[in-house]
Amino acid sequence: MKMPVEIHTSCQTCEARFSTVLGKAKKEHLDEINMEKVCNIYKKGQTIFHEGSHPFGVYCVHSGKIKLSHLGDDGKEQIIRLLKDGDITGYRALLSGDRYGASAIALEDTHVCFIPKEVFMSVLKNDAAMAFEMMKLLSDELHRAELQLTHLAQKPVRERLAETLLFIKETYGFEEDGVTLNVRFSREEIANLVGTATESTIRLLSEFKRDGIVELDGKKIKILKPAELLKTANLQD
Amino acid sequence: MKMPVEIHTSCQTCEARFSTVLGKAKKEHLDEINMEKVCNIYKKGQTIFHEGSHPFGVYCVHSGKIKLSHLGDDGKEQIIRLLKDGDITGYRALLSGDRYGASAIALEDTHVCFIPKEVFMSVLKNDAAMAFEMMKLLSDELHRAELQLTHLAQKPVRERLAETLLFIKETYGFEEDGVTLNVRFSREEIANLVGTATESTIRLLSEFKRDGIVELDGKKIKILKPAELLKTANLQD
DNA sequence: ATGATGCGATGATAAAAGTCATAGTCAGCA
DNA sequence: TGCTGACTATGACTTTTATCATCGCATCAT
Repeated sequence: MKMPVEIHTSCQTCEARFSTVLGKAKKEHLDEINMEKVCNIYKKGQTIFHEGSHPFGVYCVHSGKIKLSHLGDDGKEQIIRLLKDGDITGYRALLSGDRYGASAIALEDTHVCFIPKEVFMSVLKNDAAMAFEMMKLLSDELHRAELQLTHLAQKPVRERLAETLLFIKETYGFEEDGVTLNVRFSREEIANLVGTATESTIRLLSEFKRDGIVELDGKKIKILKPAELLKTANLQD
Repeated sequence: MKMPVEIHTSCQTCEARFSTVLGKAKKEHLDEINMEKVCNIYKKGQTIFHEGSHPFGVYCVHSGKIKLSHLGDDGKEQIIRLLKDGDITGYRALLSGDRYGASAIALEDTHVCFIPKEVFMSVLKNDAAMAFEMMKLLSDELHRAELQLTHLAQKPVRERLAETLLFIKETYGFEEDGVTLNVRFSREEIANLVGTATESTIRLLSEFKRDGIVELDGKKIKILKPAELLKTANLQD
């Protein structure tokens, strides 16, 4: 098994992009975290943590992209969250006192800092502002999940795919050209984000391409008509 | 518009069944909550709070049953949570600083205590144990939502209906006879819990009945073969 | 009683989505 | 150079699920 590369850059420069949660911590607590954390670089495709294993801390993304995915009962991947610079992950299982409910896998070479459980919990205990920020994060995630749940139950695949493309755009943004999604997903991964079969995703993407809404170039996806996509997604909220 | 009935029973007797979250509060904080809360009885069908409105506090269920439901973009109800004695609700929007993402509607005559925002937030701020319990609750809910999301994306309606029946059983339990679900849902509500069309739910329930798994008597549902139901739900986790 | 009304049930049909099979494309590599 | 394997694409077909229409059966207010 390939191991991540441990690196020794000082993370002081990281503070500028600290996650909302850690950003609320008092200076002293932040210093404590800085002292104790361990940073690593994971190559594309490497797993940061595995579904079903026990959490020993939380992970803060310094730079890179990560998918959180959960295996369905029949072994099919469902991607439940996407992480980007400044996001933290692993807190759900930690706070539930649970095992990980999903695996975290690097979508590209990703620099991640590990904060040991004891440090994180003690800071959380002594820093009400940070605790509130943590609750806000959890609440926001819960809200997102419940919205997605409704869409999954009620919307056709076509609308969900459009919504997913917009979601990817919101999360990772565009490249310098202002139209190409700044991430590479396989068609299967997009399908596992939408919650549909790979072939359906391919077919619908072809349709979007035919209608001039997107342009496809291998794994590069250009969004030519965001307004059309938004209309196709048929979102009210 | 019919208003809920305000009642003046002392809620000291309620402490025995206080929610996990409030149960963790220090004695003094609990007293403070007891002082400030306002209790009401909502008749079956009455709305405790409306999706889209602003939260002014949280609600604690003294006794009764509540559904939390969210309207999809095309106006179809999606039931996202079920509440029972001792549960609290309304915290998601409060902690996110959001409007309510769902409406809370009484499934039967329900006794609910309202805790004003300021009281709840101040207790939360000064009571780390309760804050942790709150985070645990949010994390558990998030986990549940993400599991459901995967099932919604990957499992056929038949399995989801079986799972939903088991979920109702877990939540509300049986009547004294040990087989009849202790709640009355319309077929449409079950469908909105499963995330499918009402007719599909009716058809599948008929099949379950034909196979001797359940017995139907109007809105009364008896689960005759829980093991069969579990097998039908095809759950791995 | 009576006629609404809502709900449950069921059949017929249509639409949506999944599955299976196959073929093309491309990058990496011996 | 040509092979290999992974990914994309597409057609044919099946299955699942939704939709539409109808009917029976309670309940309930008048």
